[in-house]
Amino acid sequence: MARNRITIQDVANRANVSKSAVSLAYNDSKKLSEATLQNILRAAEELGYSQDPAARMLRTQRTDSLGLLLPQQLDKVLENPYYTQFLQGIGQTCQQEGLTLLLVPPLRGSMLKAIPYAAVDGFIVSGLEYDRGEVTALRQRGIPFVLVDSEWHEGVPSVELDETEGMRELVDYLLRQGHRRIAFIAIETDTAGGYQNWRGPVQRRMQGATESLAQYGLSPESDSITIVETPCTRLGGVTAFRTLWAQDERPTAMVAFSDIIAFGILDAAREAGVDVPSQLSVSGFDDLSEASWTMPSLTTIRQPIATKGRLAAEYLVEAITASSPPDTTHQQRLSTALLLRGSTGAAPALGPT
Amino acid sequence: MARNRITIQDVANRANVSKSAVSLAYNDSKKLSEATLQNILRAAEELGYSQDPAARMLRTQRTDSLGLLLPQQLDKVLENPYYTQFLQGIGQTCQQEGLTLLLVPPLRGSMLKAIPYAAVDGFIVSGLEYDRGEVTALRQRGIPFVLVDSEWHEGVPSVELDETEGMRELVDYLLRQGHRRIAFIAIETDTAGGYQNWRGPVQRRMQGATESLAQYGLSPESDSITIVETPCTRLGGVTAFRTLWAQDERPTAMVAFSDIIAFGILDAAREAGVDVPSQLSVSGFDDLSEASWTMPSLTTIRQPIATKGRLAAEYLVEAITASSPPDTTHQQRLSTALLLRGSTGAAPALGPT
DNA sequence: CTGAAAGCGCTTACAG
DNA sequence: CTGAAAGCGCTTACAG
Repeated sequence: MARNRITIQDVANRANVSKSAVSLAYNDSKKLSEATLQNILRAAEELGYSQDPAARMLRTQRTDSLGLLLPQQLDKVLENPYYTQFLQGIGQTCQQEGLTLLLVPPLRGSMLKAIPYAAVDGFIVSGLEYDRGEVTALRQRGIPFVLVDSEWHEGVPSVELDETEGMRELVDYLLRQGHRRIAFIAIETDTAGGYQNWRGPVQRRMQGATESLAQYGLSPESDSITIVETPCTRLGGVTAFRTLWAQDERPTAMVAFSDIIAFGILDAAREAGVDVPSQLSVSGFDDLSEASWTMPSLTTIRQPIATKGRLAAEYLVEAITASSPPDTTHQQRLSTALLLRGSTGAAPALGPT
Repeated sequence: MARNRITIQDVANRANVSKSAVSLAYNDSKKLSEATLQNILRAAEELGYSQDPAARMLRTQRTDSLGLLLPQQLDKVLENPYYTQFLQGIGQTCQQEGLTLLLVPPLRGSMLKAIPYAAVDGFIVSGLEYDRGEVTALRQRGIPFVLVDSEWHEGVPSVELDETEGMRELVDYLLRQGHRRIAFIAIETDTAGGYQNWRGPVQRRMQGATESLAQYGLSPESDSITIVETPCTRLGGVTAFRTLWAQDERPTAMVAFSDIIAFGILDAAREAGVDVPSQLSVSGFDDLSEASWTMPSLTTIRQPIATKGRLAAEYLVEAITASSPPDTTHQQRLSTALLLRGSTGAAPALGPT
């Protein structure tokens, strides 16, 4: 298993041709006579020659692979089925274009540090909630990139979601159902200073909620409204439920910013003997497939996860292929849809409206 | 977004130092005086310099990434939650070692073609049921690799599973429960000529079944035993159920070679109004987390999926780091466990034994 | 149809 | 502590 030391030169020598001819045999064999080609291939075979991808990349300035820059460790990220679907979408494009996909988790805890080392033609940046220099580093890297589920940046390509609108619809519905004590369970980011300092998806989701609350004379600051942050995992949902249920004023509705969190809330509610939705309404965000099987099934805001991945990758491919920078920044916006299912209903004290 | 043309030479010029000094600044900054270092970093910053990963790889003969060679398109592969868990396991090791993970699906339909192009330090090869030259190509590539869920090869490192044993236990149990009309629903490979020509995991699983059947004077050739092949998807399970249920002699037990297939069988059985397990026993293989939530919960053979990924990656890292080829071929064998749950029971005609 | 030459951008001994 | 030189292995014009 020792490193292969056979180079194109060795093959050329053995076949009595130039290095160029050997290169042609692999990259543009039509330009060679059949005899020469066979001769070269035989020599390569006998020697056990294999091209060096790094040398090829350096020379061609092409890696034929896309990078997915991730906000967390690989195993953490994959705990959320969200990423499986997202990867599927990216995978469709990669397949079509014959590209490989490099998964790039933070290096020594930092997304920033991972950026210079990845041999890719472009990056899909996922979950960059809060820019700490990553965008600058990406620009400096000099290859195209697309932001997904990230803070919005002027002039930076991205795939966006109509999440504000989706959240507004959901909260509208809950308010109409008589809910006033509402808890928002947001995805934990390491922003300090509470929800006013949020950015990216959580900010936009809270924004929708805020707009909706305002119509009923409420705000995130109101006594009846609670905001908590929790890790984006099932366990995060369990924890959040327990915290909230231990309060004096229990909420009648819990609005989770992610399905996986909502699943955890459902688990913890069942364990605590709390009936959903008669005692507590619970909603999620994403519409993972599991959301329709839970007991009760989960009210949620659907987003086209795989499509998001596919579009991000398609844009990247476009930008990589383009000879010059596109004159117009690509900022796609995808719509969401409110799905009312079994986990939400009228607020306990009021009965159905 | 034009390609970055600033090289280490430009930075060196601007900082009035040699290229070596600039390289040192990034790779071994202790060897530089504080003043020089700052000087270089400032110049790099001003110029917007970014290292070229390909050049670095070529020079160092290191990519710091692992390749996962996949048997199918990325989006197909990720349809099976099996791979999510497997990736998590690999991810743990990558994280620990500061490695990235390159997903390498077949190139133009061929695993073989993808092998020479991936810039990786080693390959984890998944689901190479039937070798068509891949092993030779991998050897030729001159970098370490580990086979997982693949045909066994003399002298080739692999992570194996005690699947024969697991299957034997399962079929024993079914036979004791009075089942005689048993259908085996295998994962489709493109081997011609029926089960005798199978290799790799399906062969080993069928082997266990065969051994067990023999004790009751049965064999895969017996009239009461059916073998079908189906794609390893939920839909594959649905199709298999329908085919089998349309036969004159319906089986009383369906033994799927994968949980995801078993889920499809359960779906189709419910749809057909067939009660599991009173009319039909169904079993899977894998123990995906969903297996304990299905209705009824699924009897299956547990395998340590994430562990398999982690070990494969660990071995690879070892082999990459080792100065010389390991004197002993690494062929790990992991055990399986039969989990009896709600989807299996006594054969209909006989009642409980 | 084939070959000689240049160069992709970096790191690593080596010399000072 | 710093610099000049060599070379990693390939592809791409260019000339013939």
